[in-house]
Amino acid sequence: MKKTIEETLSSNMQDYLEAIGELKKRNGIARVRDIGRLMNVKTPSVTGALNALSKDGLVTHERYGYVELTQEGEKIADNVRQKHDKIIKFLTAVLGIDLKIASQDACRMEHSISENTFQKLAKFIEFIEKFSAEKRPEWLKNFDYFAKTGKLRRLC
Amino acid sequence: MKKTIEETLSSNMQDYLEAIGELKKRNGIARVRDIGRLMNVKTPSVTGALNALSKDGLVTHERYGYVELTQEGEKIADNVRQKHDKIIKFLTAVLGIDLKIASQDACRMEHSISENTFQKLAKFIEFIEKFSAEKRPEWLKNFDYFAKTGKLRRLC
DNA sequence: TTAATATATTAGGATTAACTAACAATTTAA
DNA sequence: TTAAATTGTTAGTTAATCCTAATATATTAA
Repeated sequence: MKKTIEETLSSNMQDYLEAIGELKKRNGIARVRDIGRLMNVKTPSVTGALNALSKDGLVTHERYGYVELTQEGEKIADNVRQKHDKIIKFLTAVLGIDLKIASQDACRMEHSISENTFQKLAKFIEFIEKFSAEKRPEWLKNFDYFAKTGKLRRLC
Repeated sequence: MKKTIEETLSSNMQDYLEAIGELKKRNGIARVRDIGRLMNVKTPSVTGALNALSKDGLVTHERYGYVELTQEGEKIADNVRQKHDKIIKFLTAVLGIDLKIASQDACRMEHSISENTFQKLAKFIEFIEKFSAEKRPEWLKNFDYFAKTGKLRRLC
C-alpha cells in the first residue's frame, strides 16, 4: 500500500506542525519567532521548515505573515497531539511518572509509537478508567506500593 | 551534571552497537556485511559508522576483520537491548500486541523512552507477573475482551 | 594456485536539519 | 513620522547519515 503524507513526513516536520497547532490554540496565531521558541531552534530553521511544509501543502504563509495550517496539516498536527496527550496520560495515570518527565518522554514517543500500538494504548487507558469508578483503581495503588517498596501488598 | 557517552550518542550509533551485540550473541562474530543486513543499510554506511564508533572507543576493528565491542560499547548495547526487550514484553504481554508489530515499535521506542520511565515500566511488568500466579491475570483478560468488543465484562 | 566470488573500503555526492551573519520588513515608541 | 527594536529571510556552513561506483582485500572453488 502507498504511504500517507503523514507516514513519509519526518518527525521533525511533524513537530513543526504540532507546534503551530499548539500556538494557534494558545494564541490564535502562529509566528515564526514563537514556533522557534517553542521548538528551541533559531528563526532561520523555522523559515526553512515552513518552506518545506508549504511545498507539501501542509501550511500556508506569506512572507513576514502569520502561519496557517492547511486542512491536511491540521489533521497531522491533531494526530500527533493526540498521541502526545495519550502517552502523557498513560505515563502519569498508569505508571505514576512525574508530569514533567512524562511530557519529555511524550515528545519523543509520539513519533516512535505506531498507529496500532497507539490505539491499543488508548483502549488500555479507557479500560482502566471505565473499570473502576475510583480515580485510581485498587490494583494500581498496589502497583504504586510495589514500585516504591518492591513488596506486594496483600491481595483482595 | 555531565552527560554520559550513552546520552550523547545518537540513536543511530546506539543501533549499530545493539546490532553488533546481537550478532555476537547469535553467531559469535560480527561482520560488516551482517551488520548492514540486520540494519538495512549498505556496507559503506557500516564502515563509516564503525569509524565513528572506534573513535569514541566503543568498538574495535581491524581493516577487513571482525568487529568487537569494547567494554563501554557492550554496556551501551546491553542497555539498549534491555529496553528493547522490556518494551516488547510490555506491548505483547500487557497490551496484547502482535510480536511483529511490537518488535518494530520497540526498535524506535527503545530510543525515545527515558531511563526513569523505563525503570517504571520494568517495575510494572514485574508487578503484573508477581501479582498473579497465572500467566495472564484475570483483569488483563478483561482488557482483552474490552479491546475486542468495547464492552466491560462483569467485574469480580 | 590461480580465477571467481564475496566482502570491505574509499571517494564523492545527496539529503535533512541545524547554525551564524548579514540584510529586509514590520511594528513600536519617542 | 521617523528612529529603534523586533521579527523574518537569505546566504553560506556544518554535521550526521545515507547512497552509488570504483577499488582493494579475502575467501572459496576449479
